[in-house]
Parts: sequence; C-alpha cells; structure tokens
Amino acid sequence: MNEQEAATLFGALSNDDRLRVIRALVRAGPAGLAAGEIAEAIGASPSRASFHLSTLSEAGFVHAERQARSLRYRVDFDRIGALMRFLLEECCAGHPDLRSCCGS
Amino acid sequence: MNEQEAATLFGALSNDDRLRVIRALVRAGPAGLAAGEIAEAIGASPSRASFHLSTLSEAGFVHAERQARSLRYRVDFDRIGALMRFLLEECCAGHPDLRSCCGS
DNA sequence: CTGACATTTCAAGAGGAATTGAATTGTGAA
DNA sequence: TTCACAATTCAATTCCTCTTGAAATGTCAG
Repeated sequence: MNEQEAATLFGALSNDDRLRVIRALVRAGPAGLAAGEIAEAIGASPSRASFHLSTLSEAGFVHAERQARSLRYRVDFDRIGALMRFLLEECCAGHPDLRSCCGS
Repeated sequence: MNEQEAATLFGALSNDDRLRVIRALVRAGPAGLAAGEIAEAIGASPSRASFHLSTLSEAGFVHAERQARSLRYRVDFDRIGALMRFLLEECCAGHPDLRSCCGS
C-alpha cells in the first residue's frame, strides 16, 4: 500500500452514502445484504446505490456474490484494517499518540 | 462525528499530496515544518502546497502557527485518531475483526 | 419462450476539486 | 521607508465525481 493507493481508498470512504452502506453491511453481519436492501437502507435509488457499491467494490471494501436474482454484498474487514494500518503505522510511523485510537 | 463530517474528513485524506504532507509532518515531530519546507518535501509548488495545507487545516488534521516570516505546521494526532475511532467504533460497531488494526 | 424482477450500465448535465501562474498579503532586515 | 522573502489568494482552466432516468443485462418462474 502506497500513498497513491491509500488516497484512492480514502476517496472511497469520502462519501456519506458509502459510509452508510458500510455501516448497514456491518450491522447485517456475515449474512450480508442484497443490493436492493442496501439501496433501501440508505435511501437511495437502485442506480445510485449501485454506483456507490461499485466504488466500494473497486476499493475492495465490499465483495458481491450472486444469490438467485440478487447480488449479496458483504463488508471486507481486512481491507478496512489494512487502510487503517497504513495511516497509523506506515504513514504515521506508529506514533504513540495514535496508539489509543482503538480504545485498547 | 456523523457520516457527513466523517466523509468530509476522509475526503481530506483522499489525495496523495496530502498524505505525503501528513507523513512529512509526522516525521518532523513536535518541531513541525514551515510551509515552504513542506512544499519542497512533497515536490509541489508553494501555491499547490498551500492549497492542500488549507484543506488539511480545515479538516483539523494540521494546525499552523506563525514563526517569523514562516508558517509552521504541525499534525494533530487527536483529530486523526477521532476519525479512526469513528470508522472503527461508531461506524463499524467495534467489530472484533477490526480490533487488530493497530497491531496491538 | 415469455414475462417479471434485480441490478447494473450508460449518457448527459451539474457541481466540486485540483493545477497553474500571477497578484496580493504579511513579516522582518537594512 | 524600501526591499526581499514566505506564504496565501485569486482567476481560469481542466478534470473528476455525483446524480438522474432510461436502456441493457442477467436470472428465474410459469
């Protein structure tokens, strides 16, 4: 992960619709949510939800799996963790002041 | 911190110039860096560096203090930590899979 | 095969973000 | 005061992102 890639990933998080998508998917847990359910959950049209889902998918924050007529999305925690690690460790050089960010 | 604000803050991180600025400021430590030094460090014109610094400053990730003819910038770790906490705790509901992100 | 449903893709337009170089502001030295 | 320096601000341009609604794709039931 370099600055270029990290910037793209942060860009995928820089939208409140997309943050709501992630939140909804976290709430849904391992079962995930169908695209239509996500659209309804965040109050967006199917087309708009699909646009944001493809951004999140390209970033690797979510993955889709076809299930009958639906596409079921799940969140990828590892990918989110990798971005956090970049900012906290690589970028911020493991600065002690940031160690407390995880509430540990 | 809500999704709207968090999205804005992630937007401030969604640029490789600005990530390099943060990295440079972290390396500089408490002493901080003058705007001109930052511009040189990231290989940008003074005007371009200033543009990105103002974005980071509005987001609260950096703060400036005048020192003679220079403006000295420092990174705000608390602000970065607050955003991380939002994603990890608020948005991601403290999901166990993300607990490992700080390498603790 | 036909029809209905779930979702994505596409084209067009609106709005915001980034880059450039010139002009401006603020600060200090002589 | 005058000059030089440090940095920001501005205007113009370009580029990218987002939104919308219509059209296309893929999937299944009858």
